[in-house]
Amino acid sequence: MTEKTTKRHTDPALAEARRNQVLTAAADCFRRKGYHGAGMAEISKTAGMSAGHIYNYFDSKEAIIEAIIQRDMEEMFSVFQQFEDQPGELLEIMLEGSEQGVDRHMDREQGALELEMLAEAARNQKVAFLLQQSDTHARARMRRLLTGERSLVKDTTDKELDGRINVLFAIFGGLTLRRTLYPELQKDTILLALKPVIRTLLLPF
Amino acid sequence: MTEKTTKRHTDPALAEARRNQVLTAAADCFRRKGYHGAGMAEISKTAGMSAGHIYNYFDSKEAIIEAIIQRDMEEMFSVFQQFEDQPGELLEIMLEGSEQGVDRHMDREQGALELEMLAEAARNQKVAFLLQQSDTHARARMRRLLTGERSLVKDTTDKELDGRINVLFAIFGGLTLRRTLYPELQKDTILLALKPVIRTLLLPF
Amino acid sequence: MTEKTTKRHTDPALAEARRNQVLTAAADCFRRKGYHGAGMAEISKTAGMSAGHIYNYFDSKEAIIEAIIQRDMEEMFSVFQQFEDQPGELLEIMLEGSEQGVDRHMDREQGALELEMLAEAARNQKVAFLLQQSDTHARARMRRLLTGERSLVKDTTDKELDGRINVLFAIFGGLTLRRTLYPELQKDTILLALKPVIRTLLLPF
Amino acid sequence: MTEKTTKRHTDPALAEARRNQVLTAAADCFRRKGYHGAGMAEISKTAGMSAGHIYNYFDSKEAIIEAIIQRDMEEMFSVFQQFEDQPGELLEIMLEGSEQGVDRHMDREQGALELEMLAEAARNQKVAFLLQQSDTHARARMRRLLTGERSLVKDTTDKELDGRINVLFAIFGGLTLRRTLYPELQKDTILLALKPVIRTLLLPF
DNA sequence: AATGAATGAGTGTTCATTCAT
DNA sequence: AATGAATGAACACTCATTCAT
Repeated sequence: MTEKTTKRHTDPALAEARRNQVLTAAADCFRRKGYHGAGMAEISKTAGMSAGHIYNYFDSKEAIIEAIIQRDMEEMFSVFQQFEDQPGELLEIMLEGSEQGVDRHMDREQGALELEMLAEAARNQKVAFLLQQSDTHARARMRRLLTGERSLVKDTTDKELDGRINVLFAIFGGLTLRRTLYPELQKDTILLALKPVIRTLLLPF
Repeated sequence: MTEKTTKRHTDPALAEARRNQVLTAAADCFRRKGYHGAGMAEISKTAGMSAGHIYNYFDSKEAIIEAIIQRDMEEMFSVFQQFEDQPGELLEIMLEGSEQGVDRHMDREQGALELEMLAEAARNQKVAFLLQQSDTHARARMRRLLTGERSLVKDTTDKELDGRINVLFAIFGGLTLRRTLYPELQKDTILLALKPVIRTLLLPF
Repeated sequence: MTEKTTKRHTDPALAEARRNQVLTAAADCFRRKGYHGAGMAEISKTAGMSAGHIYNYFDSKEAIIEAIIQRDMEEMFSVFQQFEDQPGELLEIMLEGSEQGVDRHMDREQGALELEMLAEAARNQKVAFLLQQSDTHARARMRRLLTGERSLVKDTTDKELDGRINVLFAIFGGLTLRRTLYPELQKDTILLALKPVIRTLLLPF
Repeated sequence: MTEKTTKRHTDPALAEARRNQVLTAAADCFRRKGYHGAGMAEISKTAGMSAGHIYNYFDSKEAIIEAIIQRDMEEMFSVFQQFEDQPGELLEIMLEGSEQGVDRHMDREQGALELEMLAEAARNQKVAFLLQQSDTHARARMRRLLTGERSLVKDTTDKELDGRINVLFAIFGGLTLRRTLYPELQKDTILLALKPVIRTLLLPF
């Protein structure tokens, strides 16, 4: 107990810190260069450790992107938690929340990484599975919101509900693409048309 | 039968045919393996010509994907042309057309290629520029439709119009992602919620 | 038909020549540095071609050593053929042949390579299988010689025959090791004791 | 006798125990995976100590195999001692001892390690020297047996004696190879032909 | 026009070894 | 004495690209 932490042999907190160090660095590199474009050399330099050492924390480059996905998944859950914790009518909450939703999906950096992962999913089964799993969770959470007390569409059929959720998700996912295809696009421009659409999706047709 | 040899010196029609042969083969390979996953060897085999020979038509692998984008751009224009050529109220036409729009964007194969190109745009300036150019054209065409005689929203502000167009484009782009994230999703499920949304976007708020 | 050979596209003779070029170079490197000690870089430099190009002829480094084994196997057969083609009593022929047999097995270079392959067999199933296959062939040929007309032990039991063959093979194999363990050992010193032993093995006990 | 500097606290008995711990573990790993195939990580795990700590006892991986050889050398001497201690005619003793000799040399595990060391000798001077030293000792011991009172060939020339010894050693060394090349080979099959050969080698020609 | 032999820079990964603790 | 975090040079292998024919 030299310092505040007992540094005696094999500190799991250090290991976790190093893992995150790698994940953050890798995410950064993947954003900039793409999964295939970013080499372990660059990742290791960004992470501030040798390439070889990374393999003490991850079995392969593939394992790194998989860990990134899982980390992102957990972040996503906290967003849903916000909606669930907030009181009031769901439509109002989501209209207000749409602003930060647009923010998040139009962030170039974040979007680039998500695109990379989606593209990788097309040729990497494990990545595809993880992303789908994440999406399934997200849809389940959203469904819970839409069938809850505070929802105005809680009585629609399952199928219609699924349609509403998927169109909603498509929009936000699609915003990620808009940023790439139309970088000058402003957030408030989107919101002008997005809010009426959200209203449509959260009210009976 | 002359067969393969009209041998003597450059036939520009043949050259164009060969170029297309390569583009079709490459698009196919990119779809299946991704831009980085597909090698020139595989592309050349699919195209039925030697790898070396491809370099007589394209300067690099990069030039191939650029050419694919340009070719796709032209295809896209024909879709808009359909809407312009069809008589009647725009809202009705687009509601009817939404079905094939969903079809097109939920086609896995086509989607995979588009994703590849978008991901590549994040790290390849030229690709980004071409895709943006293509998108700019598409938005211009759409704007023409929405400000035309037959439109019900022809009097909205430019900014609101831009919002409407971009949300609409975001949805269709987003459908491509849905297919990857939720492969079981059915077209009619989407249409259930998509049509009301399109109505919202094509009518005054 | 510009020269003596039609050099038009894809000459299988050239390919075969290149393959042998690689095999010879690799055998040389393996001898000097061992299978694991010799890198593809060194092999390629020895073979006079780029490392990458070697992979047009062999799937892997492992495939190279496998091909070397098979090539050696064929050489071995020709040795047996000599004995079969030669007229006279087998005992006399083999006593005379023992000299070149000692030569071959006491050649340091050749021995080093064989040792490498045997050591590799301990950890590489495929290599082990090929060597065993080769040995099985060799024993079969030897058995044919020993049960032939010209043999003086053609009436012994199968088991005893197997014993004789294996002790004989053990001796020659063992000579390879002697060279490593006792480099000053002279061929004629060995022959002094080897000939009586061969006589023992080729005559009824 | 400690080559390393006796540092603070050093218990030389413990150090020796640790050294042997490493040697036993390493020998085991080399047998199973080969010298190059066995990593320091695996050896350290088998030895029950950290990889880094091994370097307190051995300068390098190479030093480990060298120490193994020296340890084996000492074991070998005890075998010769058995022959020397046993009363009776040498021929009879060795015929009887041949059985356990075959046993020892046809033991796969032991053989694999010996092969590893021999193969390593081809590229590692120090290993070669140690093995040759060991072999020289062994030949000297054997020579003493063969020129002793109880021998039936005590009057042959030095050269012939050398030939007899080397052929004998070649056979037993060669048996190690037989096991790799012909795993189904049985001990008694070998003995059928081996005993007459030994008789030949221990009697005047 | 067309080939495919040939290149070489680059890849992810491994592993003996060092060193702060 | 003992650890294991950390390194860095090496490895087998891939692939877009060039070029003699």
